[in-house]
Amino acid sequence: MQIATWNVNSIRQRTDHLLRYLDEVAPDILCLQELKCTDDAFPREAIEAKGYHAAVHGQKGFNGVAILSKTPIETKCGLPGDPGDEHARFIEGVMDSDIGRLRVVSLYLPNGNPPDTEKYPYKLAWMDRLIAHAQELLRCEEKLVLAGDYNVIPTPGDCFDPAVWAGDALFLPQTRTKFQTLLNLGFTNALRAVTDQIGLYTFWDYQAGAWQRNKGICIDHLLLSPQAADHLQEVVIDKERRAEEKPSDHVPVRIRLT
DNA sequence: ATGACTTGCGCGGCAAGA
Repeated sequence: MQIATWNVNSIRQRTDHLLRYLDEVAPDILCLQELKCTDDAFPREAIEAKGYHAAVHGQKGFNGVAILSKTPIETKCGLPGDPGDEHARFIEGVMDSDIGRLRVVSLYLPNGNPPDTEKYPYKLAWMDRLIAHAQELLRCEEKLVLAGDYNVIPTPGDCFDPAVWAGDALFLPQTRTKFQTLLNLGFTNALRAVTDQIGLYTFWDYQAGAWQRNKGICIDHLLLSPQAADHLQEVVIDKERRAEEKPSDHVPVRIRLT
């Protein structure tokens, strides 16, 4: 079975892209980020017509995450740890699959730029909450997948030029250390379990011909609990989606579990 | 080069993204 994650940068602008992807790749589960719409405006009918259930945590204008699944989803919205946080950046679902019951999270970690504003402490605090919640989830010893746009460049090999990103919230030492702390709880970064190749990217900026020059970064990740990692067969970055008309600036990342 | 796009909001240019 396949699980994919995709920051679509507005679900309403990308509905046709999404439906093509469901037709052509047909992942069993698809985690979406940056819906940029309320639950009411989510294109639920078109997605259900393709044979998917949809769990949606939307927000007007910004953020917004969802989980699509061929099997029914039991859903919880929101990352624990701060009742005052109203950003729609986290949704957690449980569903059946051909390898058994799964718990899947679709997350959109805060960008954090510029780092000298309140945005960066918010990012770090969000990461602390994610670490705390992930630690709780690991105790269940389930097949668990934390998928999404982490807004973290884990290593220098995950961007085209580390010097360009040196002072950026996506690459600052504190950011990378917290991401490593999350991994150290016992997660497997799916991509890094199958390859040590550098220069594999999931995002290319719209500006300055970043796609044409292959000036990308790898910030969309799937983290697997030990029970899920035992089933990992393959990781694919669906890079060709970046060459479509009016694409998202992110491409899907997809794992196969057998 | 304080740039370059794209989107939402809402109808005038910002804010946000990464």
